Amino acid sequence: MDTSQLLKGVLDLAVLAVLRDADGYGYDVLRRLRAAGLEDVADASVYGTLRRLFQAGALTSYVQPSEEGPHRKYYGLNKTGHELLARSTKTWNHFADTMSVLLEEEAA
Amino acid sequence: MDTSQLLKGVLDLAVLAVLRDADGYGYDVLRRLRAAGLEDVADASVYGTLRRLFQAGALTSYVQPSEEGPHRKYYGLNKTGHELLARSTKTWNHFADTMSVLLEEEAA
DNA sequence: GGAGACTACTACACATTGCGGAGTACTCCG
DNA sequence: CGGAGTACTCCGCAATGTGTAGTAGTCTCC
Repeated sequence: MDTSQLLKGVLDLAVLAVLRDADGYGYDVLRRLRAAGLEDVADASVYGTLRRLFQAGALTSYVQPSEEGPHRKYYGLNKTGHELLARSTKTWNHFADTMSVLLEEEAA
Repeated sequence: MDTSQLLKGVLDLAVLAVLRDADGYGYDVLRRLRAAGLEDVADASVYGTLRRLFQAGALTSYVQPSEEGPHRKYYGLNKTGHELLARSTKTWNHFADTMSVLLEEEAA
């Protein structure tokens, strides 16, 4: 039901993942995440996560004006960000595998 | 690194899963989880989760004395617990699949 | 030109939940 | 008796996602 708790600690990873291919600004990252299936992500969570990752030194940031609305604050992965993404992905995969085994045991 | 955040919302599921096959008491559930690969789970988290699930009406509970130490508080799944387990498993699988796609995109 | 929708971001207070540490208490062994 | 292992409780903390409110820009439609 409540996917919000599942996101804990994983939103970082998801945000890094959608920024891997191309820089993006908050509102855009939000749309990418929702399009990817994370439909219940709240906007404040995304903005907060971007700020946190930036402060942690994983993202670059630059502001660009837009002609379709307010200015946009773009974020992109730097070296630290890529490393973090790689590490977090491994951690996640390991964790997901563990859960998988736990849940499937005795299912047969 | 820090798997503690990944556990958020998933520990409930993991606890339900290890109780699916047989009733268990806190200390035992802790060992089962660690044996299953969740080695960093803290004991307080498990006891807390058991209490929460019990209060939520998903578990039955009964105390049994032990000859190898203090009394043991056993917990077991009731109907609500089994339903919760089934529902949470589905939610988790869906979520894990979504993340999987997100992480593998462009990997090729 | 004003209302409303969509875009885009910030700030703050809050709820959930896992963790650490301290404390209690029982059994067994040396 | 002291220490280890077992078994549980309580309390306060920290991390993080959410809701709400607020600011502000563009565009459309009546």
